[in-house]
Amino acid sequence: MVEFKDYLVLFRQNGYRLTSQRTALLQTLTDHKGEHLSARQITENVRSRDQNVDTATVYRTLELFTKLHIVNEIKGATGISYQIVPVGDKHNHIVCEECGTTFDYSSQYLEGLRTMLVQDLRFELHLEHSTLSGVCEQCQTNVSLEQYGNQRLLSRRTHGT
Amino acid sequence: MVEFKDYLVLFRQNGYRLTSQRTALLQTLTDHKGEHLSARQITENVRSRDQNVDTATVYRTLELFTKLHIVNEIKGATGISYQIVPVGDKHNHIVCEECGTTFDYSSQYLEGLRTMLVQDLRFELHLEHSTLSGVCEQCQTNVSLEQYGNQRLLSRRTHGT
DNA sequence: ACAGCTATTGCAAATAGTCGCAATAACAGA
DNA sequence: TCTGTTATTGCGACTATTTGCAATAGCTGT
Repeated sequence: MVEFKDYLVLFRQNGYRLTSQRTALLQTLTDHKGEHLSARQITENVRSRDQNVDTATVYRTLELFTKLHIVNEIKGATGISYQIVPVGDKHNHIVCEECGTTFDYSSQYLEGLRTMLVQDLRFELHLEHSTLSGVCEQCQTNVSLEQYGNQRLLSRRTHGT
Repeated sequence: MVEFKDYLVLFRQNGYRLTSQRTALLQTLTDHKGEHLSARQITENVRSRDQNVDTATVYRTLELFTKLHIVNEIKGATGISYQIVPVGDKHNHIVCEECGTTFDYSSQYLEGLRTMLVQDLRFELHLEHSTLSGVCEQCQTNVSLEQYGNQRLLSRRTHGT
């Protein structure tokens, strides 16, 4: 279990300061562990704890937390969302281009890719912080019929099948 | 070599129309093959061909092209940029979290991951359209000294080493 | 506990990106 | 070529995100 104390240490080590705003944000994120929160939702929740926290602060803090790998920035069909990096069992996100659903998968799938990139390109992958995309099983059937398209554009494609 | 004719066919097949705006955008993108253009740069360039093209149209078109896999949306340190999908030798992007430099690597590195995801999760990966992130060789040395940080935050970390 | 240094914040203004809708213009069919 | 259908556009308004800067407040050292 990660404690706030741990974050304090993490911040201090790097010359960052633990402010009330950052604490409120950390609190909000841990309270919604596993959920995907939008910047707006986060702002609202943070404000319920600490009145006038500015949106600029929220964005800047979210950016910092992302850099420090405290949160994951997830790009789904509804836009960008955030969630606190889960401790223990690591999982990654993959979003379906068709239906927009976000799926999780175990980090172990990435070991091979990670190893190759380090060996050949000396590039240290941080894939847990990227959201991959593709087409889920459910949608593959539709795609084979329709070839292209997605939720939003679907309604415009009234002919062509 | 991909011709505009090919795009015309692609559009028609799916009920989309080839408008002058889309043509201008396609032209802009092909003229800057291999480069990473921001939405602003694209808008400016498109306008030099076709006067008042609205930003909304540019964004909508870019979104459509991304869905159709005509362009790649690349998330780098400077923000989101676009480039036309290269024909032939496929390559993917990986951006260094530290220095923001974008690197290319061959698609063949992804075959393993792709195969596993299809087998186990029935998920069809479209990794060419995602930008991965990590730390490049150059920056790994610095990171080992500094632990965390990036370009933008660097200046603020005056002590703590 | 106090003082100094400077990271961080809030504010205000700027920029970026999105959305609804009426007008326009591709395209298919006659 | 002309006509009808409807995908697409531009516009205006709106929401989201970013940025510069002066004021504030953590943290370190005394």
